[in-house]
This record gives sequence, C-alpha cells and structure tokens, in this order.
Amino acid sequence: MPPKFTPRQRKHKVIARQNQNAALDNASADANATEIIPEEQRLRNEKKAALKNELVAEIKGKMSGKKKKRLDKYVETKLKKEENLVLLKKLAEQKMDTTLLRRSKNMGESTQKKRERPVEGPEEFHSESGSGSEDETVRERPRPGKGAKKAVASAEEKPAAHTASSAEAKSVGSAGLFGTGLKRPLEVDESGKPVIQVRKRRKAKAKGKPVVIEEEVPWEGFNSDEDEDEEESGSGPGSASEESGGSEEEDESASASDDSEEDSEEESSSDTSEDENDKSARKERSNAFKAWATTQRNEAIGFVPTNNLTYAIPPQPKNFTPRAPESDPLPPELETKTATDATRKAYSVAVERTPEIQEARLQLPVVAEEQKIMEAIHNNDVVVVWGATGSGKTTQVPQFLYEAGYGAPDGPTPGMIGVTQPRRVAAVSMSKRVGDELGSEKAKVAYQIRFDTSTSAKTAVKFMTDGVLLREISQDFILTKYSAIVIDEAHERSVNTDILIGMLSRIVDLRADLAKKDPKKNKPLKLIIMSATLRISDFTDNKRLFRQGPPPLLKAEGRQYEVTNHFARKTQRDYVEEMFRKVCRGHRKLPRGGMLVFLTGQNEITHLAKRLRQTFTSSQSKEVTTGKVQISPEQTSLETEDIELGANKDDYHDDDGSDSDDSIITGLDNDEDKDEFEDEGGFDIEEGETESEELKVHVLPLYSQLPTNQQMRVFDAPPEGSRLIVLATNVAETSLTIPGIRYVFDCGRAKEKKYDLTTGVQTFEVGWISKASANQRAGRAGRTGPGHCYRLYSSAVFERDFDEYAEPEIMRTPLEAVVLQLKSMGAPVLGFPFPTPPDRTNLQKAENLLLYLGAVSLDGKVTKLGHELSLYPLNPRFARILVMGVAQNLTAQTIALVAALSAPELITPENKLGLREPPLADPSHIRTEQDNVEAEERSRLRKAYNKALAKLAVNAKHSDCIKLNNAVCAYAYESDGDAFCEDMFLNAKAMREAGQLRQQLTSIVRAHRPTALSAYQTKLPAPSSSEVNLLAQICAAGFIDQIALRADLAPIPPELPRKPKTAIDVPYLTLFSSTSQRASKEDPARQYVYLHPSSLLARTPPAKLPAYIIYSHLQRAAPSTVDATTSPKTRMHPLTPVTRPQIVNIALNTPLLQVGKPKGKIVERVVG
DNA sequence: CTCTCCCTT
Repeated sequence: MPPKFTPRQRKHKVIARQNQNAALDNASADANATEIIPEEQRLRNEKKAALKNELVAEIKGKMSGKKKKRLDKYVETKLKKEENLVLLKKLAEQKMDTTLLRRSKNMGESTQKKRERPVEGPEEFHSESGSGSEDETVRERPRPGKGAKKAVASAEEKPAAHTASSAEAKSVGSAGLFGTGLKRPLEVDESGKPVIQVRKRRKAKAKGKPVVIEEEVPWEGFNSDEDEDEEESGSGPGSASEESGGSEEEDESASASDDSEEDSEEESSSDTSEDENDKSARKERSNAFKAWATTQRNEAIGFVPTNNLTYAIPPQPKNFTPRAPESDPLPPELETKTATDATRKAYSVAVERTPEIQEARLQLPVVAEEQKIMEAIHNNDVVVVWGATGSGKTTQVPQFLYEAGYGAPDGPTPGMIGVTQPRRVAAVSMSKRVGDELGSEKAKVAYQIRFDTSTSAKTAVKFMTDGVLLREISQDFILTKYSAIVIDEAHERSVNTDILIGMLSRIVDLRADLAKKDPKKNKPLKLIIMSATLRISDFTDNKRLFRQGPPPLLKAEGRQYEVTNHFARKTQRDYVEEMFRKVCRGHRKLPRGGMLVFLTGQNEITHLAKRLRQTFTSSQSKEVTTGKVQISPEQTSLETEDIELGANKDDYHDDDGSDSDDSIITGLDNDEDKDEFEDEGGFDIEEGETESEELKVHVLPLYSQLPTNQQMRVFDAPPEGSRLIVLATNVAETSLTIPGIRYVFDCGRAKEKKYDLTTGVQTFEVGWISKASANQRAGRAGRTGPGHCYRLYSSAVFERDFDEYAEPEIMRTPLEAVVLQLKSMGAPVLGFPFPTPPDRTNLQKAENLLLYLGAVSLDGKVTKLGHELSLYPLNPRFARILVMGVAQNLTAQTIALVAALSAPELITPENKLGLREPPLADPSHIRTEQDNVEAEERSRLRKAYNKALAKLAVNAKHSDCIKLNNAVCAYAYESDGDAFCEDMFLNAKAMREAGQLRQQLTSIVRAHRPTALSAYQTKLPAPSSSEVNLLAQICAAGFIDQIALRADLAPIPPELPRKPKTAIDVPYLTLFSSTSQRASKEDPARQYVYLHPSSLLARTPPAKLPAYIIYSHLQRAAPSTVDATTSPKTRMHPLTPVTRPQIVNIALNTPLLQVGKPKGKIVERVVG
C-alpha cells in the first residue's frame, strides 16, 4: 500500500520516527559486532542530530508535495500495480534525498569523494576490470596501492555538477551524515530535479528529464519490433569487450557489419518521426548487436573449416545400402520453407551396428519415419517431432542426424549435434545408450552435465542438460560449434527449455542469415523440438517465436503396451486412507506383478509403507515389527467425506472395453465386502492365478530426498515369492522408470510449491494433477507388458477438475535468474519470444529484486555488477553474496557459505526424524515392550540430533547461515563424508553437491579475479569469531529486501493478549508486507511473522531476540485438516540477526538505499 | 512447535 503523505501524517511519522530511533538505539547499543565500515561513530552523531533529521523530513515533505502530484498523475495513467507504485515513490523519494545529500556533501567533502565511484549505471563501464565498484565503499580495510590515481582521473573526467542552489543544502548540512553511500553527485536539471546518468550514446534522450517520469512503464521499450535495438543496448557483451581491451578490433567488426547489414536496417527504421541524429544513433546501436554476434563468430572461426571443404561421398562400406527414394509425395507441411537446396549433395556417415541392435531399432515406430523426418530437417530450419513414449525418438533422431552427416568434421555440416534433456540422469543414460547403438561410432557420443563431462575433441553427438546449453549460448550466442540442436521433452515446459526455444528461434534466423552471406564459412543451424504430447500449439502457433511461420510437425506413434484405466466411483477426500484400502485389496486379488503407488509426499509414503508392512507379511524381515497391529481395511474409517459422487453409469473405461475389468474396478471400489469376493473369483479365473493369497509384500519408498543407494533398490528384482510395491512421489512419473510394474495406483494429486506473488509467502499445497500427468502415471504400468491403472478419482472429477496440461513452469516460479540472464545477454525481456509469456507482475517482481541487488539500474539496464553476477551459476541473490565476499576478502569462506545456502535441505529437519509419539491405534491399547523399545529409540535419536545441532551452532552466534556454513566446513575435513552426514543428520546428496559447487565456484572466481584467492583446497577451517560477524553481514547482502523487525520495537507496537513465552511466539514485522491488505484487516495478527522452530534463534529467551533479522524465505503451513478455524502462522526462516548500523551499511550499497535514507526510513516503511 | 513435490547453471 502506497504511503499517503498528508502533512498531518507526515508529522506523526516524524515523531514516530524519533520514538523509533530511541528504541533502535537501545537495540543497537549492544552491537559489539564488527562493522564493515567504522560507520557506527557517524551513526551515533547522526542520532544526536535528531533535530536536523526532522528538518530533512520537513524539507522533503515540501518537495514531496510537488513530486507527489506528478507521481500520482503518472500512476493514474500508467500504473495499476500496487507494488510498482510503492517502488516508484520510494525511488522518487530517494532521489530527492540524494539531491539534498549531495548538495550538502558538495559543501565540504570533495576530497572524500575522490575515491568514490558509482555502484551502478553505465558510467561504471569506465572502471578497470579488476574489482567491482562496490569494493571500495564496503571494504573494512582499504586495499593499498589501488585506485587512488585512477579515481582522481575519473573524478576529473566527470566533474560534479554544481548547478543547483545550495541554500537548502546549507540548512541541512549535517544530513551529509546519511549520505555516506553516495557514490557521485547526480546531475540536476533546471528545476533542480535529479537526472539519472546515462551512457553517452543515450544522453540525448534522457537529458533533462526526471528519472521516474521519463521512464514510463519501463518494460514498454522492449517490444518485439525493437528486438535488435534492445539487444544491442544491453551492456553485457559491450562491457566484456571493453574490458578485454580489444576496442580496435571491435570497431572494425562493427563497421564491417555496418556495410553488410543494409537490408535488416530497413526493417527497423520504420519510425519516421525520428530525426536523423537519432536514427543514425539507433542504427549504430542496432548494428552493435550484430557486430557482437560477428565477433562471437569470428572468435570461433578457427573451428569453422575454411574453403577447402570436400563434398565427395566417402568410400562406402560393404553393407551400406543407399536410402530408398521417397515414394510418397511430401505432405504440405513438409514442403520447403527455407531456400531449397536442390543441388544438395548426398552425404552420409556409415555406422556399423550389431544385428541385435539393428533389429531392435527396426521395432521402433520412429525409425519408419526416418526418411520423412530427415527430409523435413533438410528443408526446414525448425522442425517439431511428436512421438509418444516408446516411439524411440530420443535415441533415434540423434542417430538419424549423425548418419546424415551432422557432426562429421569433413562433411558439409561439421558442427556437433547437441541434444538437451531436462534432467542430468537422462543426459548421462541417453548418451550411453546412443553410444552403444552407434556401435562402431561409440566414441563420438558424449555427455555434459553440471559437474561432469565425457566430451572430447572427437565428440560429434553431445547430450547435455538444458542449463548447460543455456550457459554455452551466453558465451557463444550463435552456437558456432553446433550444426543441429535437439530439444527433448519440450512438452515438460521447464523454464530452461522454454528459454532455450526462445533463444534458438533467433539463433536459427541469425545463422541462416550468416549462411546466406557466406555459405562456405557459415552453415545454418537446425533446430528439432521433440515432444511426447500434442500440446505444441504454444510452439507451432506462435508467430513471435517462429517468424517464418509454423514449423512442420512430424508424428511417430508410440509403442507401449496397453494400460486399462479404472476410475473410482467415488472420490474420497482422504486419499491416503483410500489408497491403503485399495492397495490392500489389490494385493490380495491381483495376479503377480509390481505395483507403483503415486502419493504426494514423504510423510504419506512412510506412513503407508509402515501400515502395509504391518498388514501383510513383509519380505523385509528386518522391518517386520513383532508387535504387529492388525488393522484390516474393513476396520478403518469409512466416514471420509465424498468430494463428489461419480456418475456410476458412465464410468470411464479405455478403448479395451473389457467388462470383466470394469467389474473389478467396481469390486475394488465397492465398500461392501460381498462384491469383493465375487469379483475376486472372476478375476482369478481370467488371469489364471491362484497363489496371490501367499504373496508377501516388498514395500519400497521412492522420493527425491531418499539417498541414492536406497533409490536403487527399486531396480532390483523383489525377493522370491513377494510382490514389489513401490510407494513413490512424482519422481516416478518422469525421472525414474521402474521395471516390472504392472499396476499403477494413482491418487490423482501432487504436492506443489505455491508462491504468493504479492507477499512472497510460500506454501505447499496438494492439488489435482493434469490429465496429461495422469496419463503419464498410467503409462508407467505398460512398459513391460499390458497393465492396469487404478485411479482414486471418478471419471467425472477427472473430466471436470483436471486441467488438460500442467501450467508451464515459467508461470509459477520466481524469475530473477531468468531476467538477469536475458538482460546480461542483451536480450529483451518483454520482447523475448517466450513460448508462454510469464506474468508481468512476476517479471516486475524479479526486476525489483535485481534492482535491490544492484544488478540492474533504474532504467532497467544490466549493471556491471549485474553482468558479473550472471557469470556465476547461481541464483542472483547468492551471486550477490559471493561478489560481496570477494570484495571483503573473505572469498573462500563465502564460497562455502553460498554452496551451503544453495543446497536444499542440508540439515534434516527435526520433524522428519519421526520423533513424535505415534497416535494410539486403539484407546484400549496396552503398552507393549515393543512400544517401550521404540520410545527409547526416539529419545536416543532426539539426543543425538540435539547434540549434532549444538556442534554446528557452536560459533554461529544465532546465525543460521553460519550453522550451514559450519556443516560444509566440517564435512570438508571428513574422510568418510557419508558416515559424517549420517551422524550429523545431514543430507549426504546435498553435502556432496555443496562440495562440488565449492570447487566449481572457486575456479570461476579465480578465472575472473585471479588475485581473489588461491587454488581450491578441500579443507577449510571454520570461520573465526570476527570472520563470523563479517560473513553474516555478507550473507545479508543477498537478502537486503528481506528484513524483519521485532514488532514490539515498532513505533506502533502490537497489542498482544499476553506476553509471548517462547521465541517462536514473538511477532516480527517484515519490510515488505507479508500479507494481503484484506487478510490483515480481517485478522490483524496475520500481518506478523514468527520464527521458524528450526532456527537457532528459536531457543533464545524472547527478551533477548534481535531487533532485526534477515531471513531467506517466509513459509506458511497448509491449513490444518483437524482445526480449520485457526490458520497457521507465517514463519520466517532466519539467516542471521543484524544490527541497525549493519543494515544501513549493507543497504547503502544497493541502488535502493545507496543514496542514504534518513534514519528510521526502514521502520517507516514497515509501519506505513 | 515445524509438516519440502520436482528440476537445474
């Protein structure tokens, strides 16, 4: 909600702020922590000058009136979104502060100014390549021998503007105290309003206009007509080449491309109202992008064979049979879209395969389509291949390409074939399989994933994760090394796949242009998009994406065994209970064959696994409990509420239409026992199976967090005389294929992380899956033979409530990483050809965050810092932390910290230990020896857990981020990492990843800043006490927008019914509202957030809790099913406590706060 | 007093 500044409220605020300051001073009086800069003294002075403080506010109030009118008008016409409004007002106010502060600063601090440089904005491209400009100001110990000379030079270069009257400034002279973060005076226009500094080229445009007003809706500049205009104006590539000092070469290539790009210039010069100067400036900029692309290409020119290409057909092996001529005429969609190369020479690479492989290949439907597919690829730059599961497209299409000469170094298309997969395992396993199938050419196939690669100079077919290819694009935009790219699993619509497709649509055009101009040097790039569903209209009917028209679609039928779907008559709300009953009945009645049970989470899985093992004889003797509690399905509650009464008559069944199968569904679903027995007989006769009564169960859980070796157990054959029952989450839907599954039980739901766009609170919700997902789950029963899928929902619910397809990931995930990456590559954001364009508020949210981090400037351009952040394979927040750590000379420790923060669920949360007393199944249950043994075990576990946590917290000083850092440091000293993780309740998989990430980050930092740290060493000592203080502050730099203030220290403290007794009952207020306005009106308590019990701070006495906490995220539990009247509290996951001076220190170096906010500002925002 | 599905550079 935008603060309204009526004079009365303003006065009230000033008073409130003074109260606040008093409170804060108390809070920070005990701040014995090391400060990054010795600012504390100054801040104390600042406090003494409270009166002057008020003066500033008043002057600001006057100006604010003027400014406010303009802002309001602007807002009325241009902005609907509340958040934009808040941001703009904020920024406007800051700019005004800046003006004041600068003026006062100019009065007497000019010497101080000489070593200051802007933290963001195009000017900083003048700075040398050594270190980010933020170094200077945050550094505790100034680095000697650096910067002085150069800084003076730069100060001379750009003398500060002194045009504004200094009368006001004099009267607020000491306000300069707040301005310590000011890098450089802003320019001011005639009316005294600040002007943002822009790059020289753009100056004409921006000159003399106030920042906020000039910038309209910042995104509108990026429409697709101006793609190139926007692309070139991104500063990433430009800054890179400036830094590398190759300016002469750059000019050369720029002018070269100037000459050769006449036609494309015509397209972009449609705006006739532009004057000539603007036009030529625009042309210059427009060509810069192409120039950059040309440079990229030229850099790799060594790889492209020059003019002695041989097009001759190589000697053919004995068993080579020429391809049969095309018999059918091409369907219309296969007709040539791009320039037909009628003279195309035949070229092929011979592959010798074993007869077994040959035969197996011939079974695959896609092989029958080879001719059509390859013909379409030759005639079109972009092709979409649809092939259902089992069509063999993933393994065969890359081989078709290879045999047609793609990737052959001496052929007409020498570049590699790149195949992307959304998951690492898939990339590795597919490369192995295709390598095997290529027999004699096995050595040409390789894979590359984040921490591992098998590529060599010989590699012709490269399987990789989509993230790897995205990284490669950011280094070589036109993908010089490739002649064809295959995007697999495009139907999954992961963010990376979507971005890749958008990028590649442009790269393909660019390469086609280049090839036209110099066919000998440049070859077109072929793009093959592969999907397993027919949801491809987002790609094919997307004019923005494929400007040449829709790409041709090629179909290959799947080859799967038939799976019969059995819908439930009723859809039970308590699906776990229902699942237990169905699996029990199914196990008793169904013939041999593995079962795969889809549930939504780990808790459900462990719960159900336990009950199944108790109910049946388990093959896992170790886990058989002696005090078996028999709960038959009949005894369990039948009072579950029906969501919906499925229409009995039109029960859905698949094509198969077998009535006996239908009756089994009824049997399985019927609550009455009698039917069940009748059905059983019928079923058994049909399947000729009689021994199911004897069958034991072999129950295995399967979810992502499970240690790998336990996951692997699902691939082993179950013990003789037992049935494999796998209880799985969504991992089993796509990532892992379990052999021998004949029956699938699908609860029809999945757990999904939801992220509230306005408040940032995350929740986990269980919701319906899509029809496509349901069919995918069912399909898991048909891998090795015909199968059955039992669905715990009625066909009516399926038809009515299930979406056709899941929403693309880009619509429901934070986008700061995507936006930063696009911007740093110089790609437009709004104009980017997304297959499905993401929500604008979501993009704006990402943009705001990047602004807070200093990664983009106010006009939406990437800053030098932003470009540096994009070089790290990290979320921008973590990259910001890393860069801050380098600047603070604490590189190795910060790398460990970032690695720890990046790993999910590093420490096993207490609630996953199963420490809770199990609920008594029966009130009359008498405590058995077994119960006692279990209770003892729980108590032992709890003690061990607390001990482990205490170890990790030993020097952490209530900083949870240090706790994580300690885990990584300690792990590095262990020879047996897995055992250590076991003892310390750490996630071994995550710890291993964190270790690898440390290594990766070390080499990247060293490449970028050779002096920052020495070579990677596994062992890293835990941080010293002063390092802990510094590290915690460095950590806060990545989360500067996520500050919580203890609510009782706020100007208007909450009226609590009673004093909080424990730390987790103490209310905090967040910088940005953590709840919607409506919700906080209905229930004022909802505006507060509380500590998460897993935090180190949760064990602190309430009175000793810190005033300020930086947190990583807010979370709210799903509403309790038992008690729906009270909604759960919103809880924050703290990273570290911070003192007020520390906040000021860190915030001063972000664009958001760099201009020095008057004291109390943050608090004001919280309240306002 | 928590109550994390699945991916990735």
